[in-house]
Amino acid sequence: MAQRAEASRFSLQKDRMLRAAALCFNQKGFSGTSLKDVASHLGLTDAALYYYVKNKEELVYLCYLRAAELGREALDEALLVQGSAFDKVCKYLQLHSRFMVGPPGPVAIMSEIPSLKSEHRDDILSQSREHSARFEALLREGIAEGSIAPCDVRMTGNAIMGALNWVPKWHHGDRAVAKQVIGSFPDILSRGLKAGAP
Amino acid sequence: MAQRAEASRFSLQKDRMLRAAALCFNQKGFSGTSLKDVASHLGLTDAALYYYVKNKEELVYLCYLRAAELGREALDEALLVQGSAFDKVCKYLQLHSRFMVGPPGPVAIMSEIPSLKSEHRDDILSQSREHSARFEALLREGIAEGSIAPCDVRMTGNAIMGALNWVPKWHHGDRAVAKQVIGSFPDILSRGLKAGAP
DNA sequence: CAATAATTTTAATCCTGATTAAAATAATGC
DNA sequence: GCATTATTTTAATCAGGATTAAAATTATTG
Repeated sequence: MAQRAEASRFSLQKDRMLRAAALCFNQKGFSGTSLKDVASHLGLTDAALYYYVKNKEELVYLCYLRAAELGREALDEALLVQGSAFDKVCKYLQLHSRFMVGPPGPVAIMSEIPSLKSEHRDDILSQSREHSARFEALLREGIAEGSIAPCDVRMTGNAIMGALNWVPKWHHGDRAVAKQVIGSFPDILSRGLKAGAP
Repeated sequence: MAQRAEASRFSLQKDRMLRAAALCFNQKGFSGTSLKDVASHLGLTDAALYYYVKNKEELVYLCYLRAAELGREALDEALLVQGSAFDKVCKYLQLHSRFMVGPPGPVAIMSEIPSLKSEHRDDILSQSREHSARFEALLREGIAEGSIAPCDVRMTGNAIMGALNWVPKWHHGDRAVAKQVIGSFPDILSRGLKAGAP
């Protein structure tokens, strides 16, 4: 809670390592990627990674921290938008989908929670819940002010997060597709929230 | 291609096994779940599973076949709905979200593609593409007839599939939540497609 | 019940991959 | 260039987990 938002303060090599790790984890999952996989992306030996990280689990954990940080920043920035809650949601969707498609793809694995050891899992889950809560609050605000159609905010949040988190499963770095995502997702996901005619 | 839609013709035990496997795979991923994990759900030894299946990979493959089958059936049934393409999409969303939340949760893992061996992967990807194509065609039809707002059908399909496929990541069997999902997802996801005011 | 088929277990084997310690190499400050 | 620190590699250990073959158990059938 104290030194949050500093997950990105790493050496260049460590940064590259986290990116490589995130890439692998996205593709093959936690257990599915070996340290050798990650290392080969960097032209290193698997053992070399232990210079930067205590063990494999810490690697995912750091990826998660980064992902959480990015999500937070996106929401922070979106909340600064002048306009309705609906407009803010749109901005958030735009920012979020942007960093889900990289490149250079930052961190986006959001499906390896069970791989974290309980301490780290609790941390990540708590950050995740906090983020969801903030997003849901924004939705509620929009509903109250009439810019967003009434809905189950919890489910809506889950649906939207799901669509976004799923992106790395099918997007594999193609620039053109990345543009499509950024261009379409905000519309697709938000249009469903907009009260009244488009 | 020939004996499709028969993936569900299995012995009771084999059926239970596939369900248990799907459950585990959803929670821990392919590499993350050991055959012992799956077996213990059935009160069996890991080695016993080899009576039903050639190897671990075949286990995921069968899960995928089942998932593909269910998706196909949902779309088939949705297409029978009398009404606009929009109405059909709604029906599909309802059916799809219903089987994503079980119980007894059938098969829903859609994130272990890389674990399949190339032959099986090609098969599943081809079925998946075929399914997407059918869904996108439905969207196009709706756009043409005016019941669905113009959009990038490919991206829209991906977004919707993502939201649905992500469900098992956060839904862990709670009945009440399952109802919420079924009650909300169709609305959330389709409202974004509906042309004109709600 | 006897015989055969179906199902499951025991007891190896074998390999992959995480992790560690010690040694080697590169980089940097002086 | 020398000493120290940073980085990476080699080589070894070690456990978990997939897979297999043979044996044991259970069910079915005539």
